[in-house]
Amino acid sequence: MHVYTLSIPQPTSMQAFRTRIAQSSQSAFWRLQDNAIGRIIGRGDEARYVEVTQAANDPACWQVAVYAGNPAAEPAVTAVLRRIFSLDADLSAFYDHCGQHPVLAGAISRWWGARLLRDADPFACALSTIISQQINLKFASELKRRLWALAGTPVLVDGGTYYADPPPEAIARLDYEELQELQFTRRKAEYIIDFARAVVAGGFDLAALANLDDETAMAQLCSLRGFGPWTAECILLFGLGRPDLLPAKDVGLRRAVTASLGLEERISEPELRDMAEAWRPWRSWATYYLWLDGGAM
DNA sequence: GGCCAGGACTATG
DNA sequence: CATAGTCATGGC
Repeated sequence: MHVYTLSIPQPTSMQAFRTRIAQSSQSAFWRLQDNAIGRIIGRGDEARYVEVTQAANDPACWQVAVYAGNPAAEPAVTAVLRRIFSLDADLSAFYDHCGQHPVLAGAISRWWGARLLRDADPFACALSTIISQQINLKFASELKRRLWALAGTPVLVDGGTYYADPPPEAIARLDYEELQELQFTRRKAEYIIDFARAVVAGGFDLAALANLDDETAMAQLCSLRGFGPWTAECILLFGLGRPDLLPAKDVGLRRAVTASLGLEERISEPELRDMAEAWRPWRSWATYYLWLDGGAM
C-alpha cells in the first residue's frame, strides 16, 4: 500500500460526498466508512482500491491510500481523484453568482463546500445514466452492481469484492440475453451493448466529446439510440464535468425545486428551464445542490 | 395493489 | 409537430 497526502482546496465538504454516494445509486461502487471513502480506480490490470481520509487536524489535506500501489502510481491516482471530486472547480464563483437566488440560497448554505461527484470517465457515466432511466434509484443501483459484477474486474478489499468500471470491450462482448437475465429490459440491454459496440468499432468517438461545445456534444450523444436529452445532459454533467447543464426533465430536480418554492404542484419542465436562466453559467452546480437537498428530504 | 420511478422509442393523427 | 401507448421491473 502506498500512502500520500493530497492538498485539498477550500471549501470542500467530505460529508456532501458521503450524502451524494448514499443517495445517488452509486453506492454499489463506493466503500463508506466512518472517516474514509474508497472505490476502485482504473481498469483491468490497473484496477486498484483507493481510499481517501480527511486529516483530523487539517481539512485542507486528505490522506490517500493506494492499495497494492507504489509511489509511481501517485500522479495517475491524483489525476483521477481531482476529476472525480471536482477539486479544480472554483466554488466561490458559483456561490457569488447563485448564493442569493431564492431557490438556491438554502441549498448552498446547507451544502457549503459540496463538489460535483463525477464518474471516472464518460463511458462509465453513460452506462450508469442509461441504467438509471425511468427506474427508481435503489433498483438502478442494484442493476449497476450486477452489470459491474458481470463485466468489471473484481478486486478484493478486506474480504469484500468491489469491481472496476467495465471497459467498452467487456460490454461489447455481452449478449442482450445476458443483461435481460439481470433484469434489464430488452431495450435497455440493446441501448447499452449497441453503444459499447459502436465505441469499440470506432463508430462513436467518445473521447472527441471533450473538444466539442455543449450543444454539439449533446447533438452527437442524442444521435445514439437510447440517448435522449436527459441522458446526454447527465453525461455532459457527470461524465465530462461541464458546469452549465440543466437536466430539466429530471423528476428529482423538479421535486427539489417544487419543495424549495413551496408549490402545491410539481414545477413543469419549461417553467424550470425559464427560472434556471438566472443560474447560467452554473446550472450543473445548481442542479447538483438541489439534488443533494432533494435526497435529504 | 396501484402508482411512481433521476426516459426514450414508436406509432398514430 | 404533438400526443398517447409501450417498454418492464422494483419500491413503497
